[in-house]
Parts: sequence; structure tokens; C-alpha cells
Amino acid sequence: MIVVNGNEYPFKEGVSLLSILKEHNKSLFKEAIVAKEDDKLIDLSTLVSDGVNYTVFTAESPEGLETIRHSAAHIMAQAVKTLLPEAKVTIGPVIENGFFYDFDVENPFTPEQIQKIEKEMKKHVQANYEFHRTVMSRDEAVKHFEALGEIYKVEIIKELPEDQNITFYKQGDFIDLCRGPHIPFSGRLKAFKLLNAAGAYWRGDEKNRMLQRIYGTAFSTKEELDQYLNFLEEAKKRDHRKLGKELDLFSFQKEGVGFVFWHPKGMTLRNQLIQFWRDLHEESGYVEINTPIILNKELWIKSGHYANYKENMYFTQIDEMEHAVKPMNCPGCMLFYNTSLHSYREFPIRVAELGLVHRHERSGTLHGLMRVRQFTQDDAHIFMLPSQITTEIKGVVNLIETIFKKLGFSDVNVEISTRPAKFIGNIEDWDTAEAALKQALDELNYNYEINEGDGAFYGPKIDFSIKDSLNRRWQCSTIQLDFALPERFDCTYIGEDGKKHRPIMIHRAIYGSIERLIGILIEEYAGKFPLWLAPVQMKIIPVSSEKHLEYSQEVYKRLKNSKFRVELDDRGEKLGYKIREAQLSKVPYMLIIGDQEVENQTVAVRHREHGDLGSMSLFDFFEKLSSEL
RNA sequence: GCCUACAUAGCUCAGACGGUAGAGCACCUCCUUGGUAAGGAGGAGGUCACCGGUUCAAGUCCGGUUGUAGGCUCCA
Repeated sequence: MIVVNGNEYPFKEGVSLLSILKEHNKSLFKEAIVAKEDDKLIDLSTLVSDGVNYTVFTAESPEGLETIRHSAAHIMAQAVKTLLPEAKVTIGPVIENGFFYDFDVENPFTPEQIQKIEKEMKKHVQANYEFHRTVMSRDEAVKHFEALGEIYKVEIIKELPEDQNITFYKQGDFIDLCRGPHIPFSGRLKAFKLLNAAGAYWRGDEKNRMLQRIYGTAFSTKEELDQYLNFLEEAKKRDHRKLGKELDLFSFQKEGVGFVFWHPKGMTLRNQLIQFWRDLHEESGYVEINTPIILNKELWIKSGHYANYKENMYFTQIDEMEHAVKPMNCPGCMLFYNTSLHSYREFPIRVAELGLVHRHERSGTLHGLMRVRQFTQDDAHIFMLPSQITTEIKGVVNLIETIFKKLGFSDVNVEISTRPAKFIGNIEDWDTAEAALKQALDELNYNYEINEGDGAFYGPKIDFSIKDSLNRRWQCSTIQLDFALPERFDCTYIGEDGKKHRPIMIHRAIYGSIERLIGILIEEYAGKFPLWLAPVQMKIIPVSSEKHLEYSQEVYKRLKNSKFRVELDDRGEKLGYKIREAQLSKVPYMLIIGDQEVENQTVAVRHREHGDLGSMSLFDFFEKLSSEL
């Protein structure tokens, strides 16, 4: 007997899972993509063994979808080889929303070629080739691919363990090295699209040859594919670079590549975020400092940045002495710490700094507000006793939670990075610190991933990332322990025993970069900022710019005096026109003032999303606003 | 930095074959004083990113530079 998806079938020697389905379960047979034996994904062509429990997946399952995408990459490679036989194939994995395949070709792919490749793929799908799995020995495999001139495959095979059987998949006359599993027939690939092409280094190493990568995606149905393509379109509309221009928040100029020009409305966003941040930090027992953005080279040698981070730093001369523009705030804070003698009784000392830092990023990596060369970090350094680590980390995590909640982010990813191969300090300190980080997150019931060995050389860290509109993750908050800097700067405190000790120090940032955060917020809200952030909170629109002007100005003054960000549109345009403009500028409230409002001393409130809310007294409107803020 | 594509008015975009620039919106002026997403008329605005080449003639063809976009790499 064998079991498939809970149903028992008689066992027969030398029969594949697919044949079993074909015989006993026609509907599942038609939909089946891949299967699982215990925890191992297998092809449907696998011959069944007696007494085994199999699970068969359709395209609807994550396993099925991933297999479809993987096979789509192979079919794409097949199509490329059909059209360009001299192309050399490399690798073609599944990625978050699709797949790609890298080719070594003489000339980069043109959009027309991509179209042709897509058409060719459709032919291969139509042909409904069987994906045939074969096994070869290493030597056979190397010979096979050497004969074909597929040098990249040869390279990969040579790196596989000597004794390992190497599997191949053949569909039509195309054969590719692959661990599998794959869809049973190419016809099971029902909905796919090639998206774009780009250069990519072989093995991601810029010293290697640049290959040409084609990205594509595949879904279980045409509807889902269309839905995804639609999502990409929608995401484009939310792109912070587009909205930043439309809403006049900021700009970039060729005179300063990677440096943001903040326009008045963008400045309001910054200031609101900063004010919220300051209030919260003051409540949470932080002090705030500000340190210079230019400091001499000796400092950066001492901090280790000169040795480890020089490539990303800008240098300048002052009185013939070399100086650097700060890429980080920590050394300045160390100097501040050392300006006085500290006692363990003061601990923890929480020192915040909204520090303007400059980092040289390679030109090709710049991306709107998300990656720039000058940005403001909402930094803080906390000095403490070893026994205070967990409590302090928890304090920071709570602060992060409060802030993300206010900003409306729910999809936050948390990762702990532990001791790397190259590290400073002693292992006991690392172990204590890593345990403290985990304990803090555990006590707060956080789910997190662990990146073993991914910590900085100076200490372990917790990173928090959130998503932009295209589901790209951006790291914002970070909490990093640092064993190096207190040492390098000889920071000390006087302990209970009257002797000098080395304090524990953490760096932390919550917004990460104010620039990046605003970029993410623009996309998160699609430009419709909540009332507390909105650059303009309400616009007063008189029906007639003559008859209703006086009362409109009075309303304007009262709102202005109550510290609201209000504008009065007193142009001689028609009501519909002014509403349209206000609507497009995404102002939360429009206050329409006509004869009725003047007479009753009210305002007609229109909300950017809920439309006309009717007339109300200014007092009621204030009540409404305060309930929203 | 590397690969590819793109660069025309403030914005969004047209400009087959090379014959010295065009629309809509925005802006300015005038008319219109209009009740919940565009009232009308007129006007002004461009060294076609920059530098060089081919040509009688370059927005258009070629080369380079700069910037932008999508990736690679790197990171807040």
C-alpha cells in the first residue's frame, strides 16, 4: 500500500507517482505539480516505494508555485538556447516573486529578443515536453558539458561533492544540471511573463564576467499573473520619487548627486517626525547632543573607521590637516562621554543625536531617498553595566514598537546577527551579549531569525526591516553592541569597588535614516499622509473669492492660531477646480465656505477620501481633528 | 564602480526617410463670482543634458561626458 494525500492505493513495482494518480485520481493528476516524501520534495515521475506516505501539491500551494517558477526558468533557458545556440547557461533560481536565469551571451538582450524568447517559451509549453530526470556520475557530467562548451556548468559540477550523484533534467532536446524537482510536463506552465533584463556578475562577484540576466515570473493562473502585473503598476504609482515630485516634497539636482534638496512641504514631514521623536526620547530618559560633522583624521584612525570604512568616507583639508566628514556619529559621542568622569550610579546613560552623516555610495546604488550619500541618522549610544543589557535592549525595542505603531507599519522583520569569524573582544562577552539580545526579544515575545556569523566585527546586533511598495525590504532600526569603541577610546566608569571599569555600549537607530524613512512613508501612505504628518492639513476654499473671503480669512486665522497647517485658496477659480487641485495635492481636509456657512458661522467639511461630511461649527471641527491626532 | 536603456518647455509626453521644434497641464493677462474632481479667450516660455565628430544641413547619425532608470555589488 502507498498513501497519497491521505488516500490508500495498492503498491506496484516500478510505477511512478504520476501513473498512480493517472489511474486513480484523474482530477489531481491534471493539476499535480510536485510531491513530497517525508520532508523531501520529489518529482512526480519518482517511482513509488511500498508503504510510503506521499503528499502531492498543485500550483495553488507554495511548493507547487515554486516548482512552476523553477521549471519556467528552465524553459526560458531552453528557449534562449533554441534562439541563441552560442549562449552559455549558468544558473536560474526561484526568487521572491518569480525567477531569473543568467546567460553568458555576446550581446545583451534587447526588449525584442525578450519578446521572442517569451514566444519561444510558449512553443515549448505547447509542445508539452516531459521533464525527464536522469542521473550521471561526476565524470560523465563534466564530459557531457565540456563537450557542449558549457563552462559554467562544468565549474558548478566540479564543486559538487565527489561522491554525489548528479541529476539532470531534460525537456525536449535541452538538458540542464539541476537538483530538481520539476513540473512533470512543460504544459503545466500556464501563466508566465518575462519582465526585464539586466547585467549581473557571475557568482555576484564584480571581478567576474558580467552575465545577462532575464527576470520573469510565473503564477498558477492567468488571473494571478495579471493581478501581480497590476500590483507592479500600482506600485509604480506609489513610487516615492514620483510622488515626491508631484507633491513637491523634495528634489535631486545634478549639482549634488545623492544629496537631497528638501522643499518646504518635505521639510514639514521631517520636522514632524523629529518632533515626535524628540518628545518620545525625552520621555524615555534620553539626553540629546550634537557633534561636528567634520573631525580630524586622527580621530577616525583611532575609531577604526579609517582602516575599515575609508572607501566610503569623504576627506577634506583644514589648515593643511586632513579631516574627514563623519560617516557615523559614534566617535563624536565617545569624545563627549570622555569629557567627564562617570560613576556606575549614572548608568544607563542614554545619549541621542540626530546626526548628519555622509557616506560615499557607488553611483549605481543611489535610489531616490532610499539610498543617498548624505542623511540624518536618529542615533543614540547607551552606556551601561553588563547587568543592564537586557533591560536596555527591551527599552529600545519598546521604543521601536511605539514608533512603528504610530507610523502604521505592521510588516516588521527582526533578525539577530551573531559573532562572525573575524571578531574582536573575547568569546565570553560575545556569548553574554548574544544571550542578552535573545533574552530581550524572547521576553517581549518577538519572532526573529538568526543570521549566524553575520554580526559586525565589533559586536552582535538586532536589525529591523520594513517593506516598500514593491515589497523590497529596507533596514531601518538597528541595535548593535559594540565592544570595540569603548576600548579604543578608553571609556571608563568608576564601579562599586571604586575601580575603573569598561562600560558596555550599544548603538541604536530607530528611523535609521530620516530620508529613507520618509521614502518608505510616502509609499506606505501613497502620499496620503495622516493628519499629524500632512504638510498641509486643511485647505479653506471659498465658493466665491469675493463674497466669502472675509469669513474665510477669519476661519483661516483661527486655525492658524491653533497651530494647524492651513492654506486659504482665495484664487478666483471655480469651486470644482479648486477642490480638484486640493484633492490631487492629497490634503486631508477641505473646508468649503459659501453663503450658508457665512450665515451660520460654520464650515462645510470635505475629506480627501470620505467626501462631503456636511457643515459643522468650527468648534465641532476642532473636536473632530483632536480625536484624529 | 559594472551591464543595459533613456535624456525635447516647470510637469507628462509627440516629433517616419537628417531640412534649424509641438500638444496637454502648470504659469501670466483679460472675461466669468461659480456649491463638492478641470468655465472661456489670449500670451509668454525650449542653445532639444553637455562636449566633440560626420554632413551643405543634426533634436534626429557617430563618439565621449554627465545625469536618471532597472539590475549586479554594497549598505541606514
